[in-house]
Amino acid sequence: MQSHRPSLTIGAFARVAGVNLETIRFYQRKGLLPEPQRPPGGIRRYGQADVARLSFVKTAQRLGFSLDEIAELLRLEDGTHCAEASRLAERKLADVQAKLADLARIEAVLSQLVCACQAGKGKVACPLIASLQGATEPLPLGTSRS
Amino acid sequence: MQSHRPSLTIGAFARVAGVNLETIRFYQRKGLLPEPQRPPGGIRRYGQADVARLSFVKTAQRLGFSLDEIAELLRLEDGTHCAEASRLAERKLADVQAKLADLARIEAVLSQLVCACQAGKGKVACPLIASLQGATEPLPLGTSRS
DNA sequence: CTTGATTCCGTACATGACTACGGAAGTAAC
DNA sequence: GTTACTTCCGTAGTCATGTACGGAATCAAG
Ligand SMILES: [Zn+2]
Ligand SMILES: [Zn+2]
Ligand SMILES: [Zn+2]
Ligand SMILES: [Zn+2]
Repeated sequence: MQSHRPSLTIGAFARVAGVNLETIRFYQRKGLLPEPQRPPGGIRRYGQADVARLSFVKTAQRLGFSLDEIAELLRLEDGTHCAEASRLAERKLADVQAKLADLARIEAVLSQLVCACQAGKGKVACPLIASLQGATEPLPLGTSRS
Repeated sequence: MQSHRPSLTIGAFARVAGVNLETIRFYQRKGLLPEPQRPPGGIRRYGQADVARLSFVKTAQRLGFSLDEIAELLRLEDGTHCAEASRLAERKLADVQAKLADLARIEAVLSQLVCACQAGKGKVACPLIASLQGATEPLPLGTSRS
């Protein structure tokens, strides 16, 4: 199933994945990436699975998950706790949906601001700034911490 | 125009604005809030304008602007740099839209996983886990850097 | 082999956004 | 005017997320 067995050094791994080498070691310490066994006195090798896992981490991170949350997601991988895995995934799904809603609202506000700003070419003041200023109880955004 | 002139102590200001008192002093150091003059040997007072400005900061922050970017926005406050303000907001809007797209895709993936997990009650392995594990090029997400 | 790049490992530094601490001095209640 | 709460001010600590550094060990070329 695995197209090629572990063959990358840590440096090559980092280049392939497009991250700093130290980031990989940092993620290993955090438990986000496994430290492959090394032939005693030798050098560790990384493979396709590691690249995929790191890519998952970076993807989830861009979506606003913290490293701790990503670790939690990755702990589903042990496969022995279907019920727990399901609960976790459902919770994450709810998170994601909340974030989606927040972002949608933010998007609406921002694009409105951009429009107002561009529309107001002749006016004295910038409507974008004005909108942000006039907002005392301003933007009906959710409370989810990203 | 100002309903009440500077009358809040820094503590009251913090309570009214719903932030930690130290946050106000921190923002003052960062130049996000002005330090009002104080009657020599006396105590500074804050008013409606300060509350509004702080609310601007917090609002912009929730829209995804960094404190430095917010400082930049505040520097455009004179309203004579509409184009620059617009550029900033447009960049944020693009960020947000990229995140939205990514989140929508991960939402699909996650809910699919939850479904598979719940459907597979009788099976040996958890399909949710299997999906995560089998994902070599797992989630076709964008490349937006937040 | 010698040379030069990599890896390994631990520790230290960096950044963004706060938050807390300590001690002097102002203010308010009694 | 004593007591208790704030303010003021500087400095320092926290947390998340990395990055960098220094020195030993290992690997790959010539
Ligand atoms: Zn369990
Ligand atoms: Zn404008
Ligand atoms: Zn300008
Ligand atoms: Zn399952």
